[in-house]
Amino acid sequence: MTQLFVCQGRDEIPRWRAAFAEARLVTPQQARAQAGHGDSVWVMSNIEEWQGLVTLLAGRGAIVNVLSYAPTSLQALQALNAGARGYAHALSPAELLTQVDLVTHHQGIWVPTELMAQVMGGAYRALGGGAQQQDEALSGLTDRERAVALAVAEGQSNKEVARRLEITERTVKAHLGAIFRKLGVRDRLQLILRLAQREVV
Amino acid sequence: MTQLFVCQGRDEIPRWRAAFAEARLVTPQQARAQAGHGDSVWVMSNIEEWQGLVTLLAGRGAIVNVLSYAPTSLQALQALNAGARGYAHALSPAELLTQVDLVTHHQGIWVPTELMAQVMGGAYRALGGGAQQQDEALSGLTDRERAVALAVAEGQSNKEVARRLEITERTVKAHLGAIFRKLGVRDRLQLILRLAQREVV
DNA sequence: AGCAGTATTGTACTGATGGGCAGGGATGGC
DNA sequence: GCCATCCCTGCCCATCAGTACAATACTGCT
Repeated sequence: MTQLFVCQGRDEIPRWRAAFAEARLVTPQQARAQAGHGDSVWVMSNIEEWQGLVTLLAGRGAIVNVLSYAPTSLQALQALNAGARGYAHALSPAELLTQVDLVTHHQGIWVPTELMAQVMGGAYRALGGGAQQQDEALSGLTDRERAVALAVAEGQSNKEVARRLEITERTVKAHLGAIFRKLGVRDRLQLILRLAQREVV
Repeated sequence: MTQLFVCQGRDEIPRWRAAFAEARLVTPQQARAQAGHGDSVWVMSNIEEWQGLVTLLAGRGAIVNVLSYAPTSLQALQALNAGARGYAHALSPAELLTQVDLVTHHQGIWVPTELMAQVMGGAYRALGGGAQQQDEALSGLTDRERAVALAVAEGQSNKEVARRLEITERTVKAHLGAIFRKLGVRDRLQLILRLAQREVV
């Protein structure tokens, strides 16, 4: 059972070899050429176009796992969506890697337990209660804050929101500050990503 | 390792015993009383309040799998969302059940492969992914511009994108400028909305 | 009357963002 | 060789975004 670790350059991780004695570090190009059906391929998420590589190798029948230095639920979903069967931290101990390998070779999915809730929560809202999701996110806001949040979610600048609501730019910022605090996001980018999972009415 | 099969009345399935010799058929009440940390519990989805039972037992540390006579992606998500680690057809062959047990006892998730695509596809789109629609919007971009666009679409700042691609912030800006011009958007907010398939214009 | 919450606006500051101007290096077609 | 394109980078500047530290006013509730 070949174990291929696909990384960009020199992030050789000793515990990879501790987990799999026969592990080989390869470049994305080498992975494309060598990986085949049944092989275990570990793809670092910091290489370019990793999702395309995952899809290619998974389609070829390889068992693909994605390793990340900064695991997030979104990236976990991107990995699974691309065809990966496992997603873990790049610095996971050797025992964990062998466990991931065992699970994914038996038709299982492996995602860190701390990400599972978010991943499945998002998935559940997508197929089940997607509609009431936006209410959930916006329910804690006042009428005015909600109006600002919706305008910002359409990509409007503070100045444009101010014109639309006929208030000053300073007031828009005040509302936005309250929105960020209540929703626990740090800026309008994150706000948009949060609200982007709902359908605009 | 105790194997408990929670079912309503008399749907005793022979292959359950074929998979686990020490399997015991129990009622929901018995399961509540007996199941503990590390036990494998198989819950039929045709019993009442099965989701509540799954959550209770999972919270207690049991490995809970849900069995259904009519598996659907929505029910799979309900099961996982309730805390189950596996979801399979009630009439699965014995070898499959042992495989599910193996996977779920190693922190893995087990869902039938034919449901995985729907489950993960829905979740991914819900969180702002949408791979193939993105390709359409990104087709006119160069490789480097596409990498920048995707990173920005995840909410990363110029500084973060620069670190990820190992280039300077100025170069990121240069790529972004080209992206904005090609896609006809004015800033990164509009870009995010464009890549999330929203009706921005 | 006093308090809590909301809405509004001001000044001022820091950091992020977008872009103009000006290059250098690599690649590939003609 | 020339030119186009892409990739990378520097300096500089105008603007935007977010926030700290304020103030004023209205509302509902006790």
